Amino acid sequence: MQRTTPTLMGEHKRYVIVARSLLKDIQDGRYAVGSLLPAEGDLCRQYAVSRHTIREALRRLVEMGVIERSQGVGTRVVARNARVRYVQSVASLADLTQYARKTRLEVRSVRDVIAEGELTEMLGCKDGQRWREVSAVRFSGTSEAPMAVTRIYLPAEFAELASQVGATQKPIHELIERRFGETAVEVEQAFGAVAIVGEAARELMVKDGAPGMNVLRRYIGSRGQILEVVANTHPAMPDYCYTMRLSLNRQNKA
Amino acid sequence: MQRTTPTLMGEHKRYVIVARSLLKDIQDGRYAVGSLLPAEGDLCRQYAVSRHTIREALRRLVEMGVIERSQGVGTRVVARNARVRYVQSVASLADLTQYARKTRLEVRSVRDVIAEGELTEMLGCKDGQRWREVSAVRFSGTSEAPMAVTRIYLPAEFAELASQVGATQKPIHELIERRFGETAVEVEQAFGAVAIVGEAARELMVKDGAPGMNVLRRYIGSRGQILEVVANTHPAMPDYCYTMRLSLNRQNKA
DNA sequence: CGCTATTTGTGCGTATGTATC
DNA sequence: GGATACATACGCACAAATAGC
Repeated sequence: MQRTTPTLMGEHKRYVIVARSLLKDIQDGRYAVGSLLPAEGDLCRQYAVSRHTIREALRRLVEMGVIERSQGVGTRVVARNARVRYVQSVASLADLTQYARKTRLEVRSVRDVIAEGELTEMLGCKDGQRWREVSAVRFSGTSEAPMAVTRIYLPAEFAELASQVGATQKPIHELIERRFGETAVEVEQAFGAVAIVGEAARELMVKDGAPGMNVLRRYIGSRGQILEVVANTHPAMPDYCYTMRLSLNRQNKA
Repeated sequence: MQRTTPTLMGEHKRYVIVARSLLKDIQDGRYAVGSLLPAEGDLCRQYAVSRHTIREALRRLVEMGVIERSQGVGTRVVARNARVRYVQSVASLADLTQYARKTRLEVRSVRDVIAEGELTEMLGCKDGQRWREVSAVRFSGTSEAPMAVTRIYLPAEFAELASQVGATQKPIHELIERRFGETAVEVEQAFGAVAIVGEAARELMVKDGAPGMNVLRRYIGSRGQILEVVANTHPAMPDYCYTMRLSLNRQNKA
């Protein structure tokens, strides 16, 4: 292709033209989701550009989540449109808890339990599985006011870590990663309202039946196994409020 | 090639070696945050590789959020560590509400209010600002049980949309986008426990003072202005439970 | 203001490595 | 083994943005 018309070509970058064209073809269904795009070499001839330019265009589409590429196979269409527009990000799992660094955890009891019924459902495991349950209360460092009652469930193979709870500021899943090399690749969080009753009400210094918020977190390992489950109960707003921010992900323009 | 061991040992790719080396230099402070990295040409000589290889390495670091590059200027260090490892994604803002398609909203009252005191704080605006407040109850389509009481706050310039609430299945922020061209680029969500009292308790058919969960959502436009604020109050679990999933963002290994 | 030097961005050609079928 | 496809890597040239004189 002639490269002697800089003023004309300066308007549009070639890889952008190619990317736009391919994206349009995908959106219009000329390349079906699940099918393979032509090989790089074919696209070079088709658009009369170098392989480098084709690869730059395809790279854009990969970043948009429209295609996936694998060596020895080809370029597969995986979506008609650019993916996810809104994302929430946290730099580390510790941010999930949103606790200031200066909080302390006082352990109340440690015991072994066998999952059944409601507990099975909460932990998301099978009936009969063994867990070590640590009950604790979290205090704000600055005041004596308790901010949450906590129950931590560890599967039997990590049970020994229960003794570390409260002894270190580090979250348990970090200990699991360090000690057993299992990293949480996914975390499920659930929020819901509950009445605070019994022991929990005494610990949180609220009257029996006062409104509270439950935050349940399941840490899931690379093979889908549950590494840890934490259940927190917090007293009513404005004492405790969990906030998150979602941002528009502008990744644009193909 | 033997596949018995994961490809951990080799990693002879040159751009990976360069990326790792540069990242280490950044983390060790040899390249300070805010400073410029050597130009591509210098790095070529330094590592005795082609410019292509250097650019591939730098591309990795850009994706990790460690450096930023600009034409005519250079490559600037912007962080010592890779950014965000865990992300939650939602495909559209409608997913936030997690309501099944088959719910309906019954409007109870519409009135204009002037923000002051507690309301100012909740809306995140200045005292004296005018809002239109729509009070409503959301019902599950399948049963007659109410699932939440809702208050929607619209700034004065969008007030006319209040009449659309309940008349359409579309979320209000979509109407704002269509009608006024203002897109929500950010959403803040806050969760907290409250006692359900008075009118809300009657509507939700729970007894006065029963535990509930408040979900407050602020939709924020491109110029930072608030487009809409929605406050939902839900009865206790398991009737309502807000769940989210965070996934590990595997993109490093530099 | 224009000019120049510098730096990254775009684009082409070619060759070889490596995963998959 | 062979064919095919993407991945890595070298080289070169020119465009576009920026900063400083």
